[in-house]
Amino acid sequence: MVRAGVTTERLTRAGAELADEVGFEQVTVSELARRFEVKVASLYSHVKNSQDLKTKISLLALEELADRAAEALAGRSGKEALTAFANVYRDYAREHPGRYAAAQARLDPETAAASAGVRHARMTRALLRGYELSEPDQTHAVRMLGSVFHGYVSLEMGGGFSHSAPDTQQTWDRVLDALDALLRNWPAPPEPPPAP
Amino acid sequence: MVRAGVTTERLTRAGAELADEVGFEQVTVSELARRFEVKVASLYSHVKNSQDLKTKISLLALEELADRAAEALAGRSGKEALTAFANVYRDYAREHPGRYAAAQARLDPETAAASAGVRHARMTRALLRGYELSEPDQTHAVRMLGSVFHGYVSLEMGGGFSHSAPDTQQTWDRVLDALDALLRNWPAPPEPPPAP
DNA sequence: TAATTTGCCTAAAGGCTTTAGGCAAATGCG
DNA sequence: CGCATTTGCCTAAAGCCTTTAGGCAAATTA
Repeated sequence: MVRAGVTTERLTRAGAELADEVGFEQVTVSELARRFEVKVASLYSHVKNSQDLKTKISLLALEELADRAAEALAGRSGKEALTAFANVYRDYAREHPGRYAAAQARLDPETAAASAGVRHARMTRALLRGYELSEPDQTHAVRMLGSVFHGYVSLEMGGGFSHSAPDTQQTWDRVLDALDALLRNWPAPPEPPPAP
Repeated sequence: MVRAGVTTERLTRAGAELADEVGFEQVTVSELARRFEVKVASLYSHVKNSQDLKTKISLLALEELADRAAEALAGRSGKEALTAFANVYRDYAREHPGRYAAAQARLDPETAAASAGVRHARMTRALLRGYELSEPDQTHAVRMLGSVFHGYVSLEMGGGFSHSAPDTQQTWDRVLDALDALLRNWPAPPEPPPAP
């Protein structure tokens, strides 16, 4: 019989496309088999199991996202960098909702450590070089930026902001303005209460 | 035969508990049937289908969360209110990860409009009364707060911040400080570029 | 008490996952 | 080139989840 030429690589890419079409959670080994015109069991020599497939899709998405972020950051600093970086996440999520969901999926610590997730963390830190923050505020800021970007994008995609004025593009712009202002003027920790 | 006394109500509660134990996505009609010591098919008279069950769990979680938020907000304003409100989300997510995930699940617009989700939006707006923001900045701020809270909590729960100093409680405190500062000093829109 | 409603059951079909074992195409080696 | 090994895909089968249909008996109502 003619071989279909399935590889782990092609399977992962097809899985990512499928995720964008039907949602990451709905990605199924069976559907992929259908698309490759191959019997389901055949795929289990390329992929350990369903979870393994999803992990591979997550890793792919993280790579793609990190590549885009790196490009966006090149040659930019300060607010320009902040905006470009933020837009990478938002645009990626809009273009590839399934992959974006995959990128958020929880990975086991070992896999996560070997993923492009660490590039993201490094880039966020690099982004902050345009602002004058020293440790530990830099870490706090890294975490806050991650929270805002992820939180905003996922609420926006989930329809959380829909059907209400003003439109979300305006809010996005103003949120970036606000973050920029905040980073330029990061508040000192509040005074501890006076000792008795 | 003795009746088990299953009701939609009890099913929803049990579903919420199950979600906290095994994750919202893993909630299954079959497992619930096992717990009620009843055949699976029997549950389909109380719940339309698996999706319907999950929706009911989401609505329950949204109610609980809104109740807690309302209580936290009572009698507080300014930063005190901000902190209390934010902690509601974080604490709820820690105590009830499955329910929290349920609360984030996407609902169809009609269901969402009838859910406690609208109470959340109203409360966030109420929270901002302690700061002097007028429309449309108030809306922008509402969306930003939602993003930060949700983003932070979901990254923290997903282990996104783990294994790195400083601990996440410190970051959380400093992020709330930063948000408070930001809201007290919300930046004006940047100057438009001069006309040619 | 009789009639109706309601709760739970058995049966059955359809889908996804995963493992085991087998044949044939590709590939590698004298 | 011819043979051996590897590798890709297949059939079979078991397990679990969902969902619908049809039925009996307990609970409720009249």
